[in-house]
Amino acid sequence: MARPRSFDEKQVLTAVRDQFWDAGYAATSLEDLMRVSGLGKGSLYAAFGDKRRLFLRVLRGYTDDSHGHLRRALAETPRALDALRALLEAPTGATTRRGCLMANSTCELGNADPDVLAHAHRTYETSTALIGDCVARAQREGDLPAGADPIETARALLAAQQGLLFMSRTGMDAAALSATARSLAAQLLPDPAGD
Amino acid sequence: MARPRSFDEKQVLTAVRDQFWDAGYAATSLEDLMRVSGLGKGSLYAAFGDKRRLFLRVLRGYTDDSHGHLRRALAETPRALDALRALLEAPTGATTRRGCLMANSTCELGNADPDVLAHAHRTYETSTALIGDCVARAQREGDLPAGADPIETARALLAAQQGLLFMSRTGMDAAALSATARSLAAQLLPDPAGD
DNA sequence: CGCGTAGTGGACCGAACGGTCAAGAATTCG
DNA sequence: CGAATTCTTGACCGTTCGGTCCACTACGCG
Repeated sequence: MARPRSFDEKQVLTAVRDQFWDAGYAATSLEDLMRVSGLGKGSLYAAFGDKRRLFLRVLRGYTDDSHGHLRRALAETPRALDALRALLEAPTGATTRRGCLMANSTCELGNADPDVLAHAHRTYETSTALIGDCVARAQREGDLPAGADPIETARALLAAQQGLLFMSRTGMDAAALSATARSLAAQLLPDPAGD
Repeated sequence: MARPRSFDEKQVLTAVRDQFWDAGYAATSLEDLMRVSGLGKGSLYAAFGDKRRLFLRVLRGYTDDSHGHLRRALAETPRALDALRALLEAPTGATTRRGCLMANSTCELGNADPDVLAHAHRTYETSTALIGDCVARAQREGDLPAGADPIETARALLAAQQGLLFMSRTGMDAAALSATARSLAAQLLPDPAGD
């Protein structure tokens, strides 16, 4: 052993993530990263590699966390239907002003960076699968019509959620956004016929 | 009068727009703009001002064009319902890989540039109004239930469209995307009860 | 045919960029 | 305590950034 690190890796990654989240990849300079992390250039490079590697690491951590939260929310909510409704109402929260780091990154870099695009593809496939499981559970619980394909429903829900997330970024009125979320939930999560 | 311009302004704006569209604002350098426009720095600055002013001009031109196309499509389609369906299927086209310039710009700059955010807000308000008119026409034509608020329906359709647009950027399978678009259309544009 | 004027293109600028590196500091172990 | 080793710091590098400027060019007009 020798001199130990003077920083907490998780704290640094969180600070760096927030910086990328607020400003995007290109608009974040190494100086920004030094400022928010409190580290010098050398330390940053020694610990995480160059800017792009650091960004990809942050992105992977972000999607892992997100899927963890999603998995837990979908599994722990007593009635699956409520979890699906909450999914659509998530973008109406106040936290949404800066959007979702993965969605922002897909928009900014998906065209130019195949790694980011591939990661985005995998991420949303996983989300679809998780939501699909929850749809199937809601069907078993009698809260959704049994006929529909759970994956197809999940895709529609995910698209609607991402659309709401985007609309919230346009500065759309919070009340209107909330109403639209409820309206979409009502139409995409209909009562089963024989209820 | 004196020496006339040696370039066509529209052509230059189109080339510049495509560059911003492909790469985003921050990732487009003045050298890129010179290359795609064929102009020198001096000419570019004399004709359009600095990079940001040029970008804002391109963005305004883009949204004006988009709304022109939208207005025409919504008005000229014989049955309004078909125009609304087409709206949801637009993101399934092959042109969509680079997304929508306005949406990309909102994601990239909405947090940091109040002018871009304000323009985004106005743009999507206008889109909502245009779609709302078309929804009202579809109701008059008996293709949609008369009860629903046209603006609320328009908001749901716009959100769904933007969500599909985003999903297409994640590299989602074209067939799945298309199926999701049809599924969303079926649920958000239901047959009127007494049909 | 020249004079005035607007347009052009590239040399040039300071600043900021991402990235490297060496010297020094802090720790463990012999 | 000293040697070995890792981490930290900031000076430094070449490049590229957005932006300015000016000598030159090409045209309309008298």
